[in-house]
Amino acid sequence: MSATIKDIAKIAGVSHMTVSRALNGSDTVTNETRDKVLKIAAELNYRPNLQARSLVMNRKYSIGVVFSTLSSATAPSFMQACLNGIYQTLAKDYNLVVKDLERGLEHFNLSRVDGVIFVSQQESDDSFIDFALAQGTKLVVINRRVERESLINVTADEIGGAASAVRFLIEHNYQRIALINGPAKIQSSIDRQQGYQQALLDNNISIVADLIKDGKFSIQGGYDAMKVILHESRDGQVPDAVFCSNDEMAFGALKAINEVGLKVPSEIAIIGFNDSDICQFTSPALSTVKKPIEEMARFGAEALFALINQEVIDNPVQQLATELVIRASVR
Amino acid sequence: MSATIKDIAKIAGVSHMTVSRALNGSDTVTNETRDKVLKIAAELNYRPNLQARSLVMNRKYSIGVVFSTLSSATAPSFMQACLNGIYQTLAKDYNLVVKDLERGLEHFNLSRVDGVIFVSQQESDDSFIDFALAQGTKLVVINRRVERESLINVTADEIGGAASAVRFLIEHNYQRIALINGPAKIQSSIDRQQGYQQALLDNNISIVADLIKDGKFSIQGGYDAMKVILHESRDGQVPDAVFCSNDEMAFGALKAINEVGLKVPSEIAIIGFNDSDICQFTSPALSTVKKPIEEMARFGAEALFALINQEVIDNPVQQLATELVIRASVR
DNA sequence: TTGAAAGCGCTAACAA
DNA sequence: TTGTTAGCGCTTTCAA
Repeated sequence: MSATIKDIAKIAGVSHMTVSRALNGSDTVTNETRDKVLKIAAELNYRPNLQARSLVMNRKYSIGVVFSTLSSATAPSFMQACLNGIYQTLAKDYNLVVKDLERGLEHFNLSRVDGVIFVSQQESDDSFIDFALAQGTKLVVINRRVERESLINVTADEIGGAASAVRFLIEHNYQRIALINGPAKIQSSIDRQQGYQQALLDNNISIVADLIKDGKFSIQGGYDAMKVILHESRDGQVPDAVFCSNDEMAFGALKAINEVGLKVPSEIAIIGFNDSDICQFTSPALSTVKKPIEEMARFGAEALFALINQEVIDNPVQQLATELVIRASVR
Repeated sequence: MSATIKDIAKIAGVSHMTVSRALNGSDTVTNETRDKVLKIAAELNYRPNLQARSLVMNRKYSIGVVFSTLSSATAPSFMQACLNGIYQTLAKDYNLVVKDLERGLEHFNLSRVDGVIFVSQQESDDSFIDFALAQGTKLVVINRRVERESLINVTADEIGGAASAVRFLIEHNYQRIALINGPAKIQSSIDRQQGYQQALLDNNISIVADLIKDGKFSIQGGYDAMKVILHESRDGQVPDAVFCSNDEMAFGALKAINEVGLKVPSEIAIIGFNDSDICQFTSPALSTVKKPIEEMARFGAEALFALINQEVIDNPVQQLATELVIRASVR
């Protein structure tokens, strides 16, 4: 067993309360006493028992980091960027407890954490949000736009980003623009499709249902979807551009395009979303919409910290800008 | 504040001990009492205060999941596979607390967890391992071979995997085989280089230092390293094959090869390591050594569970097999 | 400036 | 079968 304040007290010849005060930097302790206590604490390698403190203070020194799913449906690069952003901000003060919503929440005891940062990806997450809010959980939702009374919500401009990509294609004389989208239930899919459609409609281009496919947010899914698009349009017109709802799908689509011998970008252009590491290294390099994932996570974590510490939150609802990055995959 | 056993006791008209017993399934409680208690507990949405229980039982209901680094030096797909494998096994019983070693350990209070599963990547991790072991922490180390008295250690056969890849190249008449390796401090780099050298020596092929470059385990690094190799060997002989210590670097190297107009696999072959998602979708598809990352994590998590629960560990030291996967990037 | 007492929510040990 | 008491390690409150 590790040392307790009583052990220190015994050695120092003071009461355990004096030790507690010295350790917590109270100014009602003489310097002499404090020094003695701190020295003994260091010698014994004293570590406070946070569960005990927790019981008295009703603080948990942990925060929950909740994902819609931890499995492959969440892109690894996205997950890492989120975790990393949160870790940088909060790891000094809190244990970060990672959870997913997929395997039920019976085992997620919200009372074990001081707050939750929720990386939300789909509308069905709402039930968890409402549940957590009803319990009075300090909650910050990032990634997905959620409207609740005074809920802190940090997102990126998905609609605007998608629209800017498609608008760029239109302005560069691409006419027949396909969309390979993520799963319909994911909010990012919905938003990016909305941006896509808006850009088309703004330019009086009609929306063709056959040019919109589900690529499951995965490389394989993007590949499969592109295959279908190319196959279906064999006797009709092949699209001259594809906007993909993430970079992974764009990468898969690129493979499918290669396989049928079409040239990128001269015969078909392609744009992805997120600006993940692979973009600069596909052949040709992949144009994309840059999404500030790590920054989003960091802002969310900072807001949660402020919320827990009863500070004023300047911008409870933030939407970070996305940015079109043009590379060789469009002409 | 949420309900406590005393609240339930008051309503049920019994002592808080009876409530505790009923809730914990003791058989010294009449069915009638138990039912009454459980019903009230459900009505009050009772959740046990685990910090309080923790104080008495000296259990933490949390385990630490420690990475050498959470930042980009750890491949996202690797990190996700590890987390996911551990989560599947342990999330029902424990909160998973994610940590990295990079930003120091002052804030990692080992007494807050019942055990640690350490995804170790480099030799400098040893100091943490020894520190944790000295504290009596229940510890399982995965990914990197570590020899300590009765330490549980789950790894993959990195050396054998690398050797099998290089041996395959030699058997298929590749003569001049380069190595793009990860950072020198990472154990996987050391192991894979050892496998590479062993295969060469076994076949009486001398090791050429100029053909071994550091690709930093990243796409960019692999690209840069390949550039250097191709540039340096302009007037000499260009290698006819490259073995890369992970798939990301192989992906970057592929780009560099493309840029100088060399054909894969007719002019130069390439093999990666891990079998991550991208391999099937590069052009040409990337041969690789498959490493069972998620399985490794799961086995480690199971062993930690057994260790915490004082069960017998069948195989404290496991080395999982790796497997050569040949695709179009070699002829 | 320091100490004694009480209690956070829970379980172990013993008594009834 | 149930209840009483004590105590896990800490902080708050009040007294000295």
